Amino acid sequence: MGTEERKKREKEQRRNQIIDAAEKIIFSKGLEQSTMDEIAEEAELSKGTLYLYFKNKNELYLAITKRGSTILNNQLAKIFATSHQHTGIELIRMIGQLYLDFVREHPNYFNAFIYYESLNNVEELEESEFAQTCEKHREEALNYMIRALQIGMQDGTIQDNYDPKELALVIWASTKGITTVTHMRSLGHHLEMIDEMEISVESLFESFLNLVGTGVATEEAREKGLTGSHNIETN
Amino acid sequence: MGTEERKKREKEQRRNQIIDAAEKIIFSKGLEQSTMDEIAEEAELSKGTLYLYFKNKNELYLAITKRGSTILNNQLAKIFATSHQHTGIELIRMIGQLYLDFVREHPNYFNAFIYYESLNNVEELEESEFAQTCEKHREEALNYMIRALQIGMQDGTIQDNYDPKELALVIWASTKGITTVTHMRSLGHHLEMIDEMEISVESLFESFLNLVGTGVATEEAREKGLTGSHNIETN
DNA sequence: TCACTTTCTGACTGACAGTCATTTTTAAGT
DNA sequence: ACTTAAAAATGACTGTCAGTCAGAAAGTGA
Repeated sequence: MGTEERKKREKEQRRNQIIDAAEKIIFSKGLEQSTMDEIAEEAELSKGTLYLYFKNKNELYLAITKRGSTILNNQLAKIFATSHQHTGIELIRMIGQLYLDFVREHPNYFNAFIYYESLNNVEELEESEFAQTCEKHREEALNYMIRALQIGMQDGTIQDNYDPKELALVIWASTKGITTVTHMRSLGHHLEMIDEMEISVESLFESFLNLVGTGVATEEAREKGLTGSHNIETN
Repeated sequence: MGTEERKKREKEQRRNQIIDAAEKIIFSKGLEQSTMDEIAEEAELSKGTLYLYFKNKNELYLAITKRGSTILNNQLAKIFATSHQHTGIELIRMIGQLYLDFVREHPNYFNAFIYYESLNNVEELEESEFAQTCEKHREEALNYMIRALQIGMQDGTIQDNYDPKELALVIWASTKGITTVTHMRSLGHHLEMIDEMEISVESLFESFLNLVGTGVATEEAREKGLTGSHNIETN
């Protein structure tokens, strides 16, 4: 009989029901301000039950983080499903744009990412299946970046005198830096100086893509204007 | 009589004594694992006294963060004290190198920076004099970056078709992204995949500087090899 | 209906951030 | 030296909350 299977499915549903509740509470008032009692109430369960499904509060938040990273990676996969239609340098641009769109559409998940990265209790992370998945996704994302660069080196839109792995890491890290600034800004979080500068996120990111574009693009790709819509004239 | 002044000085000393103790405890076991009682004991004071000098635990950690950001900005200032000896593109490189050196020498302060950026309780931050100073330092750092770019646009080593403010923000954010990855890696924190790639921090950062260098440098500066020691040959 | 397992409950515990009435120390006047 | 008022420091106490666990409830299968 399929009882076993049904039970597994139900267990998974409960888990999701708890994560749903946790998101509602934590996204509205922040991790520190949210109590397990509140989350339990929102989930229409008792606090004890939460601990049957998640080892502790951090683990529950990691489950949320995993959700976010799954969304992001699915979108990355979509880009690469049509990778044959694009040049390498275009793919790099598209990945960058994806991160920007993600931080705008899912600021709360992005917050979770930042929190995740601030954790430095390595053992705890290694024990968590959610953290493991997040890590796997990160690796995957980096691999997509590497592939885009390799494609670009093949099609001649990206200089081939870089080590693609190394360059991927550099671009990925820079993209995250830019995305983080964008995010912090949208939070109203400090950095009001940026507002005073009257720089829009769009043009900021455009500059970044151009910078990366001209930095890695071949002369040829640069001349053809493939590196960005606001292409830089090489003098 | 100078009693007033002496008292002020003593008060400042107490404050520093507490921050010293807090650093010892928090740097060794992390913010969450550290209790105010422990810190009080280390400082040879009672817990209550800690609260006479710092509103709460977060505020105390912000004081530590401020220390770190002061160190960083002093070093930035040093670079600019001799700015007339360097071209704009060189200054950009030096700033990047400074961040890398900082994260290596002061990983604990850098941790504090990451934590600081993960806070999203804006009101609390605005009330804290320490957070205010950190914010001021950030603005200063960005201004140094802008100046470096302006110098480079003057001396012809940096393309002048970018908005220096915007570009500064982009490079600054990217630098922080790279630095953060470097830091996380040195923590043993996830990202073991980087180890597997056998990419050294040096070459990683070198790539970044080259990327930024070639992205913003003028053709002329690129040819003269001013953008980096491992200069990229333009085909 | 019974016996057994799985799931759930919520009162309880321990830990810790933050408070405050009280004590101790310091500074200045007489 | 004595008094007094202000400033600094104390640590026992409180409230909150993460996490536990003995027992209740629900589900399963014979």
